[in-house]
Amino acid sequence: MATTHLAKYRSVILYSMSLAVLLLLLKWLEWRFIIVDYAFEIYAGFVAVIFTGLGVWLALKLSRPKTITIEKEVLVNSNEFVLDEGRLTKLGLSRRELEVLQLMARGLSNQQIAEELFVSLNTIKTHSSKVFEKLEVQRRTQAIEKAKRLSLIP
Amino acid sequence: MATTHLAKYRSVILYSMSLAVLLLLLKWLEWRFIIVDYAFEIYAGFVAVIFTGLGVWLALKLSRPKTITIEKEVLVNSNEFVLDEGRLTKLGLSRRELEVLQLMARGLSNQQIAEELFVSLNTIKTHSSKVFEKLEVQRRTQAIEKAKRLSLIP
DNA sequence: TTCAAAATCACCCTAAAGTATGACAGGGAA
DNA sequence: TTCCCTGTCATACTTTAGGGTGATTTTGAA
Repeated sequence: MATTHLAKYRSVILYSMSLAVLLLLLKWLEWRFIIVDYAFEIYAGFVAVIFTGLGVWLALKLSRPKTITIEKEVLVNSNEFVLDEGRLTKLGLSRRELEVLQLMARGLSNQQIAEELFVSLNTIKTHSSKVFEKLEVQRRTQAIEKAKRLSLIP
Repeated sequence: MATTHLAKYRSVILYSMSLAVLLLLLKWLEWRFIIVDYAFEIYAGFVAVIFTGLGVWLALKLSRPKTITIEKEVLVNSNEFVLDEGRLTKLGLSRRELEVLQLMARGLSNQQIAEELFVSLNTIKTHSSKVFEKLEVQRRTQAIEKAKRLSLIP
């Protein structure tokens, strides 16, 4: 960006100096009464050149920059767990089934889960079977792994 | 962007029409021998206006777009996992046992782990039993949970 | 109120997981 | 060389998990 600016300024300065030299040259020629007949055309040429430059300058100065948005991934440790409710309903997992899944992930056996939830072992078996069906897995370890991947459990 | 272009084109058209009208007007005036004395200045004005426009056009056409980069934060779970080797040796877990633990965490059954590692099912049972001993747990789900907590697996 | 989904429980059976014990080979350190 | 750890495998047994089926009760939405 800085180099670009410098280059632009250099161009402008060179441009101006060239014009100045040309102007002096013309003035000198005018003094010599040589090109008086062409004074009009030369003047017009000057005007053309100068105003072309003015136009360029105006355009560069006033044109709004064309913005390009670049999404840059910034790594952020987002450890806070947020349950993906959308996926939950999409899979058709009920509250109780999710509850069983969570306790599973904490390493509890079916018996322990049953005691934790004050229901029978058979009930937990039913729930876990449904969880496996809905998650399309065969084992509790797979269920845990998939549930973590799907943001159903932390 | 489209509207901007339309607006620009509209401006150009209006500009051109205005110039045309002005030109006709001047021609008419010239015909009337009124403004003959100012023909030079008017011509110069024309040139100035036209070449300003040319300059603007050139600049817009040829200038590279000024880009503005906008960094957008995208939350990424970048919890790059680093194995806690210290804890590993402290627990006395061998390489093979860790390997079995990792495959366990991916939801594989003992049979699948055995096939993955080209050893017998009994060998995996032995390994997993030792893992449970060293992690002081009773079940594989507990082992997975504890190993994750202890940064032994991702 | 009615009805479907959710939740509960039981029984039976198979598969998988886990425990206990013993054995053997290879590699590396004392 | 000896000895211990690791890795391997086997057998036998118990426990837990998982699948299938059927049944009853609760509950929430139409």
